[in-house]
Amino acid sequence: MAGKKRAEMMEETRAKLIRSARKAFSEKGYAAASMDELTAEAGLTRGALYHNFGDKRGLLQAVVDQIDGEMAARARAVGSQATNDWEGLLAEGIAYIEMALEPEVQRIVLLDGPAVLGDPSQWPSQNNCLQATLETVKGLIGQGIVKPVDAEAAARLLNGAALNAALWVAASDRPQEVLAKAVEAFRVLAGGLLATPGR
Amino acid sequence: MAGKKRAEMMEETRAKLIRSARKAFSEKGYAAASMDELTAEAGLTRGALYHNFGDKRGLLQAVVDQIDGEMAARARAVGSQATNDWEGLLAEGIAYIEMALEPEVQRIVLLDGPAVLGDPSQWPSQNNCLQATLETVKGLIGQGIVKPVDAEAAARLLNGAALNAALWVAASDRPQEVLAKAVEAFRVLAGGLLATPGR
DNA sequence: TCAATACACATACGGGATGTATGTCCGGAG
DNA sequence: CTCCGGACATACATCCCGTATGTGTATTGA
Repeated sequence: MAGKKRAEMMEETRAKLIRSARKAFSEKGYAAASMDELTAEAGLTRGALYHNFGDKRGLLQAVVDQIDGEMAARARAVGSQATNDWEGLLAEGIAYIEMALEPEVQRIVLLDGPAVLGDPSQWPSQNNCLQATLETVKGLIGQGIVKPVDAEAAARLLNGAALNAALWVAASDRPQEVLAKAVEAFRVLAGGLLATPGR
Repeated sequence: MAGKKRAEMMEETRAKLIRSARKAFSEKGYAAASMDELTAEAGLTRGALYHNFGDKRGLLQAVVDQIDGEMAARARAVGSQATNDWEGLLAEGIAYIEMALEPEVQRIVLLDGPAVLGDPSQWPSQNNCLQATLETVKGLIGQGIVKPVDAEAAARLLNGAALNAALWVAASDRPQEVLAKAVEAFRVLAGGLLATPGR
């Protein structure tokens, strides 16, 4: 029974560790999360951890990659449902703002991630979120809908604005009201990129 | 000689510790900076540190407050030299981008600060930088130059965009070129706030 | 002037966490 | 059946933070 191949077992171990890590990192923060508790909750020991991920940073990297991938997928899904590409870009940005309200995203990807792993743009995961925005912006510039600015610069500024808005919303007392303000301001600001300001 | 009062001496030790901390934190990062080395370089021991700042976080807080204050002062100075308020706002944003190129600002205020102390908007120092931008935006809205959006939302998005641009520039291989692109994109994006898009 | 007190800082200690070195058990190859 | 490699567990060495305790000096009061 348990007809699992060796590789499958290992993959399962990695998954269990990452799952525990997501929980511990988001609840206690990276620095305060103990590797002993972490692994114990996954039914393992630190041995498995250092064997699979090298060190504590390696584990964080794996966790960040996973969450980052999920975020990008969700953003693309939201953006592709919009009526046109411009609305799609706005929808992506707003989706980021909303995603950043989740403790896992906020604590792990936005706060601890950059502090421990360095600037996100250098991450091996290549910052999927940014990539998604970048593609959209490029398309819009090609269509002449967005002014011919540097696509990467525009994408980064948009993501930065969304990200900061999210932190603001998350820390606020009345997230609903603040979220509305943030989204409205984001639409207005992003409008600066439009070639024909009226719309 | 050494006609220093007790309070003056204490202020001096605080200054020495903060100076060493700025150096250590910016070079090694908050987590990797050892309190023993830190204090030793200042010619003191951890005793002085815990007496003056309570704990390691307290020291970081003091360092962040100091840098934050310097940043705000510089931003205001730059903004006040502009020909009009709108150009002042742009100048402030660009000044932030440039300041974030300095390792001290980047590592301490932008990366470790938020991770250790939490969201900047909750800091006792009240994020002087944001405050400066906020005042400028309010003024511009009052003059009808900027669309009547929520001032705080606009200020936060602008700061976020600038901040992210700075991280991008700092991590790049050719900071000069990238800086130019970032500044250009910032101008375009910020233009979205203008009531009369033509300028 | 002198004694007592308060305070700024130094030193000593305990708890906990990371990373590494070593051990163990199991699956697969020959 | 034997042997070997890999996945994981266990034990250890090291480091560092925070606290408790000690010490010397400056200030206060008589």
